[in-house]
Amino acid sequence: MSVESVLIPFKNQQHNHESCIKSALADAEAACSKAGMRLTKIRRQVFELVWSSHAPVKAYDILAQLHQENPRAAPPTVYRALDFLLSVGLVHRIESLNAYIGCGDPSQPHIGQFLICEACGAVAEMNAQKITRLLRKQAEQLGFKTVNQLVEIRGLCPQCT
Amino acid sequence: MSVESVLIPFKNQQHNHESCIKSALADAEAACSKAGMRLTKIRRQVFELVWSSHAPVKAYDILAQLHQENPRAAPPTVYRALDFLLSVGLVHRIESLNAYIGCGDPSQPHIGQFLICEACGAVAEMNAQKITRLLRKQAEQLGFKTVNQLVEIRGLCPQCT
DNA sequence: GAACAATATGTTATAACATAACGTTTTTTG
DNA sequence: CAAAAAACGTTATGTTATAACATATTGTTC
Ligand SMILES: [Zn+2]
Ligand SMILES: [Zn+2]
Ligand SMILES: [Zn+2]
Ligand SMILES: [Zn+2]
Repeated sequence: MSVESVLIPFKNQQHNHESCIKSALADAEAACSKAGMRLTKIRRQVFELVWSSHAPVKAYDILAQLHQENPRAAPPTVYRALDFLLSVGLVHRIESLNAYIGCGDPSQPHIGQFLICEACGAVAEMNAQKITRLLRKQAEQLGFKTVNQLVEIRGLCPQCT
Repeated sequence: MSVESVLIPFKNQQHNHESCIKSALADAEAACSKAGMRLTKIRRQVFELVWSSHAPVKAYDILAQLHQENPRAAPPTVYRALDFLLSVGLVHRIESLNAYIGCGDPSQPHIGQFLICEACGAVAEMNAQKITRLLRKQAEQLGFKTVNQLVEIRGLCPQCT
């Protein structure tokens, strides 16, 4: 697997996560600006909360955090912001967890393949063309035209093995 | 892809679905008997409702149907039956739809890879070792130990293309 | 900068999906 | 049959997500 296909590797606990967040925010500004979309205060807050760790975050947990700064926030507040971030490709939804995680490379919209640690909750993101192509090819052999793909792999990350 | 890896192909509308159900029921009896588990009346009813088509079925839809024969059914009635059927490997859960579908080959427990038609809702099931192995291998290269895999491919089935 | 349109957010309510907890019935086993 | 285990009934509640409509903010045109 080429290194390019790893969008977010598993990080050690000591890594400087502030710099992850800072870099993600810069990417988000760039992506929104490029798309002519507005990264409003609420959207930015939700984005930062999604990026608060490398584990997926749940909508109602985001809401609880958001309440600290914005007592008027309600479920639609969060879901609208998440829908926006999803549409711009800044976050991904982990279907098997009903949770959301920051995208490792919003510069190129993609679907992503996720490795989910069942012990610590950490998630790594890949975008391996080899997988994408094989899935598409296998589907084709059944006469199926692929629109998009969902790949979520559960197991144990390097730290937890 | 070997034909063996296709557990449920896309069927045409004219196929005899009664025979699908009949065959699935026979498989279910066999699987339960082999596992020393009981396919009770409720479990069988839920199983038949899951098999009512080749599209995934939602828990509360099952509940509504079940009510016709069993007015006392409540959400736990359905979820218990589904949990049982999942544990025995008779049905699969489609995570991206919060819905359930009959397994194409309960004789060998497996996870399955699903092709979901966005037009008609039909689902085909594969169990392609090639995919399973590639995903495992790619994960391994990130130091990740795979426990299980979720693959759901969205697109258009042969009839809807 | 006033008028208007478009976008974003507030607000209330409810829909949709799932489980906890505990009591009763049915089945199995000794 | 008695005891234990499994399945089911029942009530309540937890969790996830959206509908519908009001208000506020931002961008555009004149
Ligand atoms: Zn980090
Ligand atoms: Zn881990
Ligand atoms: Zn059929
Ligand atoms: Zn179709």
